Amino acid sequence: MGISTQTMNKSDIKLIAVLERTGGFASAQELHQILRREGDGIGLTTVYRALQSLVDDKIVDLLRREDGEAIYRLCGDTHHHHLVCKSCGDTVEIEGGAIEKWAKTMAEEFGFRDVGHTAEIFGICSKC
Amino acid sequence: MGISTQTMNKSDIKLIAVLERTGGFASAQELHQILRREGDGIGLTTVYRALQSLVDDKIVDLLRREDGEAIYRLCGDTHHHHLVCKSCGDTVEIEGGAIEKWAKTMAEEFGFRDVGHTAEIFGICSKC
DNA sequence: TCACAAAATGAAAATGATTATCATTTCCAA
DNA sequence: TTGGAAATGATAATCATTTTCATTTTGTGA
Ligand SMILES: [Zn+2]
Ligand SMILES: [Zn+2]
Ligand SMILES: [Zn+2]
Ligand SMILES: [Zn+2]
Repeated sequence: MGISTQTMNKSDIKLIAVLERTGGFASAQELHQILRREGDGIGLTTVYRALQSLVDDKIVDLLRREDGEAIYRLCGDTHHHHLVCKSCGDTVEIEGGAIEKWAKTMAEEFGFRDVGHTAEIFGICSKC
Repeated sequence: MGISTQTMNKSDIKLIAVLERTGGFASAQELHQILRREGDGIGLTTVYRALQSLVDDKIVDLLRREDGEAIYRLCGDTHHHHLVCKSCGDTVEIEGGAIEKWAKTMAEEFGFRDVGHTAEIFGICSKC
């Protein structure tokens, strides 16, 4: 099913589980703390390794906090963007139809090829 | 003229000058090396301080390399986005009319307030 | 010009995330 | 069962960035 269920090991699955439970974005350090708190003795190194492999397999999203720290989130397999609450971290996956068109148009206009893009919206959610 | 020409000191001006000369994005470490190579004995701490104040004053843009390292670029004072060449680093500032609208629409739809956004396009430029 | 406080500077140490090492343990197929 | 490959995690190493703090520069009023 998954892109590489073959290469998925116990740690990968643990990380997927904790990401499912927590929902939003979390850093490697935070995920490690959560697992530790729950009694899992997993090492920080392994957390980093698992996250890296999940990112490689496109099973989790990696983006950056404002201070540059990497944060991870389980994500669907279709291309999408995020609406993130700056206060509580709640995240909504949204479509970016307008963005896709914009990126393509701009790339063409300036003669760029092989283009990708990033687009995130952040603000304060209704609960906060 | 500028937002805070009053608070602009010698180091700020040096950094602006080197950013003008180099054109694209560069990290604090790179800018420091360039200045050193040119015979300027400026300290790394001062480079960081100057960049920080220039970012605060909206005189330079701060964004992140894929590995999270902060990179800086002199920029106009109007809100804009970037089209960056993954190969040579060349950057074009572009308007994001479509993005602005998209961000606003999505934020409203999900009840977010006080929203901002980021959007970058990256690819290979025509020269590369 | 002189004195002196505020601002600027930079060397060195501290911090904090991420990565590299490497010895040990767990898996698994032959 | 067994030998080697994969996985694990403690520890050390990296590396960008921030803090500290002592020194230097700058500006201003006497
Ligand atoms: Zn919220
Ligand atoms: Zn998109
Ligand atoms: Zn290029
Ligand atoms: Zn915009």
